[in-house]
Amino acid sequence: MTTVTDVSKADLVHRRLKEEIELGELAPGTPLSELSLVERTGASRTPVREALRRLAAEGLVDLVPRQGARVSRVSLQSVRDLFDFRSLLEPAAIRQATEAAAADAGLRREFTAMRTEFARLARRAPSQARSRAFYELADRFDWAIIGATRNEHLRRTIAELRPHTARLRNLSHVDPQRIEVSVEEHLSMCDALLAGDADAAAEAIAEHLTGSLETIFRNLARGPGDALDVLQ
Amino acid sequence: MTTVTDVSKADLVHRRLKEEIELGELAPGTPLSELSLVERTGASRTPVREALRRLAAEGLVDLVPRQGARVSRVSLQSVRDLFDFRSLLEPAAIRQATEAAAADAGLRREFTAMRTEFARLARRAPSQARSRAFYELADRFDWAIIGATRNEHLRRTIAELRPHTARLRNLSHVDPQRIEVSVEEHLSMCDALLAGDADAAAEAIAEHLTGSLETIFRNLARGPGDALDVLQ
DNA sequence: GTTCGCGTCGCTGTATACAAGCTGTATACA
DNA sequence: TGTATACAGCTTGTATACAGCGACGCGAAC
Repeated sequence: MTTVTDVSKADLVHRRLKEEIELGELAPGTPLSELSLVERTGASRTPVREALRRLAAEGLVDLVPRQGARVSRVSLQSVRDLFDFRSLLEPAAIRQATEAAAADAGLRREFTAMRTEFARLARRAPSQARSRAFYELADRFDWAIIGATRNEHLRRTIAELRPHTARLRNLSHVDPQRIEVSVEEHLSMCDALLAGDADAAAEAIAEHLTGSLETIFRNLARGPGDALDVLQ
Repeated sequence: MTTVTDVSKADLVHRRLKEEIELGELAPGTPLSELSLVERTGASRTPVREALRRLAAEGLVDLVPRQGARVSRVSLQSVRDLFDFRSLLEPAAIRQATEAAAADAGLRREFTAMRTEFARLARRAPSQARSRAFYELADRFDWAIIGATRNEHLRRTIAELRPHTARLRNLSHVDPQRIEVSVEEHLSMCDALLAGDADAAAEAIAEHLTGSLETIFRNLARGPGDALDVLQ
């Protein structure tokens, strides 16, 4: 979605707010008045306004006419909806990526390299640094899938869902155990994709999504007064 | 998507342009400079700008930074992408609608009424008026499905695709023969949905989409210099 | 005749002033 | 004490002025 040609102030403000929401620095429900953002960003109201409208279109901000904007809230239902929807889209996307890889040696090399990194990660001892490395790698994997998705609509829609997923990860504390499993799941995805087996790849990503959702739900249920007490 | 509470000028301009693009009154590629729209709509640049940005987010307008906006072009690939994507989403949506109808007598009544109208339509002789009546009814059917779709993301995404589909219909002249088949397909969808058979409903809508795509492609290939000579 | 450079014009990007609506509080009255 | 109403302060919605980039055309040089 966000191309490299971000230059206008509206783009800058948009990107900055998107990042802050994604990282959980701006908690769900935080009011975002245009004037306060003018102060914080140094831009004038026009680009701030445009950035807010864009975020609203992406579902990261709730906009109430003549009343103001707030960082969008996260409900159990919204989490379920998000993962159900991803479970519909992402198997189709990885299918397309599998076919694309079968016909493109460069793409195969890219996925092979990532597979190697996942395997190396699997052998490292759990640590903060390793977790961060995993997330960074998993992100690159996701973007590679998105990039290899032929269908324009599918590609854009999945890309638009990513900030929501990332936010959930940053709002809920993912337990280290889940990472072990997730690494394995990514290895399965790589293997299936590189083997040209679209069905297996789709199956693997579906499992991965199911597992992720379960973990998130477990962690939401846990910690009372945690980051996600903002649930409705 | 477009709620009834459209009141701001930005909403008005947005809705008006969306309609004109949908109806094909604004042909693909038509330049839309902000100033010309200020003249045409009577609003000032700010709401016009906002409307253009929204249309760009919906894919109805192509926006080139520091250069201007044009009504988005339609390519064979974009048509294929649109229908492939719909074929992924809409079977899932009608599945949800089928389940919703099974649990909601009011919804069942609504679909039963539409089924009756489709059946009546099937018995009428072909005419312009009948075609218009069919499209109007098919639209209502689509919206009923969208309304009965539980998943928020799925619902919004499908709704956002509708203007694209409608535009295709209005840019290419659909032959009357296709309508005969399409009425039957809608009857199948109604039947499956009312019978609570989600698989059959999904199958029926998939067939409907395949048939629609084929017709559009046939008609695009035909008429040289027709509405869709704007293809890239 | 062709190509390169420069200037003008029009457009978008931005800032800001003004208008209008909503919320919440304080006060007056029953 | 409870309720209703008016007002104050904030918010967003809109208009418009200004700045700066880009496209296009004209002219000059090769």
